[in-house]
Amino acid sequence: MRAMAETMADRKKAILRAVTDDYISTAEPVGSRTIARKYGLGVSSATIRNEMADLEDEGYLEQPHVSAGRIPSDKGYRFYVDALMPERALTGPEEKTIRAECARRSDEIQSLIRATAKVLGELSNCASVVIGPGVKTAEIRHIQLVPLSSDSVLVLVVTNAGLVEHRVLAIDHEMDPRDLENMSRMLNHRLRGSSLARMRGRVLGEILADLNAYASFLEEMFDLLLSATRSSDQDRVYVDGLMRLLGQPEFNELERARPILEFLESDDLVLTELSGSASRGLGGAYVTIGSENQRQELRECSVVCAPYGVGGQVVGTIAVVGPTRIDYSLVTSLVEYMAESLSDLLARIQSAK
Amino acid sequence: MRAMAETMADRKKAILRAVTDDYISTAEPVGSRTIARKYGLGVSSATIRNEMADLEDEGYLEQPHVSAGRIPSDKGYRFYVDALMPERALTGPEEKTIRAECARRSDEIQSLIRATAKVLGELSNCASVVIGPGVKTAEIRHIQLVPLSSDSVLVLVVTNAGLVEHRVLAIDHEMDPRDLENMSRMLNHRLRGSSLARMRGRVLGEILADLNAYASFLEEMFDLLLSATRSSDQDRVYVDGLMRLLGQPEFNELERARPILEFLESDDLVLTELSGSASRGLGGAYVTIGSENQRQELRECSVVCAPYGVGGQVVGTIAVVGPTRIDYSLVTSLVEYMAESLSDLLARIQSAK
DNA sequence: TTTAGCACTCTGCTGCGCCGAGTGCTAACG
DNA sequence: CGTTAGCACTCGGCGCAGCAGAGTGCTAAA
Repeated sequence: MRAMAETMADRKKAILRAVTDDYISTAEPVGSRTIARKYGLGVSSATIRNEMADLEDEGYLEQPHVSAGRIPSDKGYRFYVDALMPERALTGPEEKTIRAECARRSDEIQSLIRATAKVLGELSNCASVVIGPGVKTAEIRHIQLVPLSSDSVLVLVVTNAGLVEHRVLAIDHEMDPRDLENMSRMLNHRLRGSSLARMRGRVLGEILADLNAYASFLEEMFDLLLSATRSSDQDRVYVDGLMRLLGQPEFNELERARPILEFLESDDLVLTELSGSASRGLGGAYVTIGSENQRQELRECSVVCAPYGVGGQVVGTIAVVGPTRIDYSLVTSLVEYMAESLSDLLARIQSAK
Repeated sequence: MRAMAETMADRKKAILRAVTDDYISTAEPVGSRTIARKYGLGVSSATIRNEMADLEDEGYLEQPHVSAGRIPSDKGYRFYVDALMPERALTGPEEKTIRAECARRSDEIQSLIRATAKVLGELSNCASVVIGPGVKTAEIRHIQLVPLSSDSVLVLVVTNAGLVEHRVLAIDHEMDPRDLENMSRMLNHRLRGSSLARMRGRVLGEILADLNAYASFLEEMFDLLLSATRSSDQDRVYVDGLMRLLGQPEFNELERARPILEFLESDDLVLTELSGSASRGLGGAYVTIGSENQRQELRECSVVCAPYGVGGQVVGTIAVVGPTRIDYSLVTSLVEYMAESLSDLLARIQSAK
């Protein structure tokens, strides 16, 4: 791909860039005359026609039908993203919107995530997805048992991403608050820096040995925590701006948009699809174009996603989903900026603890 | 309206019922011949034509155009709902789905709410909305301060609806865990049974007097709690099945569906619109038909909603939004049943504490 | 009061022809 | 040899006419 960036003639690149830019902003197939008129390349439309025919042969452009202009193919977009796309800095108002909206809500992580999804959707004019931090694999910063009443105890887990998870545990017989306090201290000592997922096994055995007076209570507690975290995974998904997709011309025919929207509405599918991106590491956005997507439903979409995290560790992902004609330049900057900003906010939340 | 139920001739009622039933299930304007054939009223289509003309004069039916069949007007639906609609018990599979899905998730209230919205949407084949319990006006069952680290304290509020709200409060100088324990006890004593909304004023003054060594800390804590609850209000809204609306024939033209979907996607609007229904008290569903809706966006929709709660107190609302052609009989039962079931689950959660 | 019959109306569909946009090809030009 | 002008060709979108079907309202008879 990169090699081609070197080998393709400059004029061809310019034409491919012009076609892509124009199509991104107008959603209309673009003809040779338009290119010659709007983008001063100093050559006539006939020349451009020839080049466009070449570009089509090479698979960068395609024609919806013979007497229409050209539109970029997935391969064309890929080349555009890798080699042609202009660097786009966010404008003042955009940055301001992000800052304002996120700062206002940063007191509580759920609100922050929700606000992030909303702002991202608004600014990109597409659907947005945010995967919030999970509790399963996150590093435990604090774990505590709080006596609620004579027959229930609140189990509290605070992770390094600032996520506070709680579960209420019914108990048979009243427990001394001091015992709970002791257990909390012990649990903290053993589990801080570890994760719930890694907890089973060695650590669990040690804890039970230390606190074997309360073994059955603890067993129950861990089961509750683990089962709860399993089921609450889809609660990590926040989707916003679905309707904006319907505003895009390519989705005017409902039947084209339907499968995509249904996919995005199903939290668990979205979660599994996007959680793969976590492995790619922090910093930078990843673009997946049309047919590059694994899932059938997304074959007519592009996805721009970026993981965010704390302490160099990925805890979640944000993403924008739009037609392949999406404004890659803008959306990439946007997603990168917001992932960074989210990481920053989490770091600040974390350091406050 | 009720009076009319008495005065309308039985045959006319039967015809109105037939037209409405048929239109609800087919979404096609229904003609006199159809009625005569499918619903054995023992009269010819001509007779039915006459009656239908009358019903149209009286405003219960309308004609999309002269050579089409009739469809119920909003007034017609209203009469149907008030006087004609068949009682519909939920089928075994339906009840089973509800139970299974809700029970599986009832360990944590957020999950429960989300699952409720999902199931409600699926079974009604419409969009569903669930307003979760809020923390502002709810009765406080437990309030506690948990020391997290040397410079932060976790404030925990458990309401009578089983909702657990938490906020992390940054502090200037370390506080003795025993002091926090004392404060927790005092706060519990003063606030249990009250609500955050009513907290300002008298109670607050007393507390500050009692604990005036920590006045500034407490002030800050209350501010945080109140501001947080204000901003987290829209986090109470769960919407599901938006896409199902697009499956309804009346919303095939995107432009008709758009404003509705956009309205439903905006959590705060939905919240204010539905929270009014809370005042109508527990038990039973409320139907709002087409033009009866205050909001312009919902003028082509019907909304079936029911509040749920604990201890006789309303804490939230569930609702189904669909075209005016919605299956009132099914949806009403569904909404009533689920509101009840939600109330039961909350009561169980509560009693466990 | 009900029914049969009939003329009438209106929508949705289909087929036709036209327009315009854009191409590919060819031939000429520098 | 690359570039350009000219031209024939293709094809989708649009408007229009005509047809079929569904359903009504009206009238007259039972």
